[in-house]
Amino acid sequence: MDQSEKLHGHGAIGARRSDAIAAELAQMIQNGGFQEGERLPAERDLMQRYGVSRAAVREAIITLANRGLIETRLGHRPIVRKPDYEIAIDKVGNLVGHLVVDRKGVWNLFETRIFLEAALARWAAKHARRDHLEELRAALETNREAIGNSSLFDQTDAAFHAVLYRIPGNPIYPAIHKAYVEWLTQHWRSMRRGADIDQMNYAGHEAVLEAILARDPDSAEEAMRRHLTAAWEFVRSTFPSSN
Amino acid sequence: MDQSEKLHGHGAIGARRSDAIAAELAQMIQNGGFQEGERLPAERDLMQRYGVSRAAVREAIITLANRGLIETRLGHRPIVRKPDYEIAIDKVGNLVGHLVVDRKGVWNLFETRIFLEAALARWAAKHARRDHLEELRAALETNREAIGNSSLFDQTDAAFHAVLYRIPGNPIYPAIHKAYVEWLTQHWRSMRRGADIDQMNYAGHEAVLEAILARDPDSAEEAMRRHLTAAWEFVRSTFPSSN
DNA sequence: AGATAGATTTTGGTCAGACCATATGCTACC
DNA sequence: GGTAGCATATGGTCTGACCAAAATCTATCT
Repeated sequence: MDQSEKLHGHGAIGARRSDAIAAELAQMIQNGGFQEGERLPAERDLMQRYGVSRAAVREAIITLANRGLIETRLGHRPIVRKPDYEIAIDKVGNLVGHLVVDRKGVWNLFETRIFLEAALARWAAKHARRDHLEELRAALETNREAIGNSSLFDQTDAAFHAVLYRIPGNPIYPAIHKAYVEWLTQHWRSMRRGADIDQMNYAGHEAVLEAILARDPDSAEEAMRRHLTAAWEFVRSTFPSSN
Repeated sequence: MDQSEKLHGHGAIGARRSDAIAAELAQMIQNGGFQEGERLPAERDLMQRYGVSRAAVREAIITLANRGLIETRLGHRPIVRKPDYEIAIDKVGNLVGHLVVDRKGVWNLFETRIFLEAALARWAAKHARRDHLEELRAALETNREAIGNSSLFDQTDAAFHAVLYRIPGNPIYPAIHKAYVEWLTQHWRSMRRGADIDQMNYAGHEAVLEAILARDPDSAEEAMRRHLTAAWEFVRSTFPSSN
C-alpha cells in the first residue's frame, strides 16, 4: 500500500496531514502492528514513508504522545504504550478540569461518587467473598490506627474505599476510584481538621462494614450514603459562599 | 509577567517547549483569560509573545486542539471552546479503543453499564418525579412502535434508557450514557436479528418501567439486570469464540 | 578477553525563512 | 449603495539547518 498516496488523496478540507498520520499510526498501534515497548520509526524515516515534511510527522507524534499511545524522550525513538483504564480516565481530568472548579461542578462529581459507592456497598453486602470481607476488616483496622494523623488517615481512608471498588473484579472500578481521589482530594486537602473529624469518618466506615458483614444491602447503601454525605458537608464548607 | 523568561527557565529535561506553552494557554482558557468563542492570538503573534519558533507554537496549538479546548480552521485564528462532559468522554474513546476490542474488554465496559443502570433503575423507583415517569411512559410507547424496525428500535431503545440517566439531574450521567451507546453499539450493529429480539428487549423495558411505577426498587433493579444481561448474551454471540 | 572511556552516529527538539490555500476585509467600480 | 476584485491575515506545509541528548561503535587499558 502506498501510504503517501493515500494520505495525500483524501483531501478532507481543514484536515491536517498530521492528523491523518496520527490516526494511521494510532490504528497500527491498536491493531498490534506495533507492540507495547517497541520503538516507533525515527521521525526522518516516517517523513520519507509518508512523503511529508518533518514538521507534519512531529505534529502527529505529539498528538500520539498526548494521547498516551507513545512516550517520547529526547534522543530516543518514541516508545509504544497502550494506556490502561487508569491512564485513560486520568486524561479526562485534563479535559474537564474547568468543569470541576466551582462548587456545582465538584458536587456533580461527588454526587456520582456517592451514587456509585452506595451501589458498591450494596453489591459488597450481597456478593463479597470471605477474602473480600477480610480485606475490608484489615483496611478498617489500619484506618482506625491512623485517626489523628491527617495525611495517613486520608491514605487509609482511600484504601478502605478502594477495597469496595475491587470487589466486583472489574478493572474499570479501581480506575474510577483513582480518578475520584485525584480530582476531589485537591479540593479538601487544605482543610484544617482535628481527630474528631477522623473519628467521624472512621465511624462511617465502621457502619458500612458492619452492614456488609450483616449481609444487609439496604443498610450498607444507607450507611455509605450517610458517610459520604457527611463528608461532603466539609468539602462544601471549604468553598467560597458565592460559588 | 515575562512569559518567555518563565518558559525558557524551567529546564525540565525532555519537556517540550510546546508543552509548556500549551499548559499556559490551557490554564488561561480554564481561568477565563479567554472566553468561549473568543479567538486566540495568531500563531505569529504567539511566537513573538513566547519567544519561540512557529513550529513550537503550532505544536502547542495542536495539543490544545486535540484536547478540544480550541477549534482550528484553515485561514482562521483558533476559536476557544470549553468542552463539556460529553465531549470529554468522547475523547477518552480514542484512548481506550484498544481495550474495547476483545470480548473481555467489552464485557468489562458492559458490566459497568449493567451495574450503573441497575442502580439508576433503583433510584428511579425511589425518586422519580411524576414528569419523569411520564417521560418514561412516552419513551416506552415510542419504543414499542419501533418494534421490527431495527435501526429505529435501537434509537428508541437508547432514548428509553437515556431518560433513566437524566432522572438524577446530574449532567455527568447523560454523558456516560452517550459514551456507552457510542462505544458499545459498534459491536452489535452488525447483528442480524428479527422482530422477536426487539420484542424481547421491549418486554425488558416494560418490566423495568412497571417496577418503577410500582415504586419497587428491588424489582426495578432486578428487571434492569435481567434485561441487560439478556442483551449481553447477544453481544457476546457476535464475538469470535477465540477471544 | 573484558571493561571502560572517548569518538561517531543516531535521533528528538528547535529555529529560520519561505510558499501555498483559504478566509477576511478593504477598495474601487458600477 | 451594492458588488466584484484585489490586498491582507492566517493556518498548513515544506526545506534545510543547528543543537542536545542518547545510543552505538571503537580504541584503549587492565
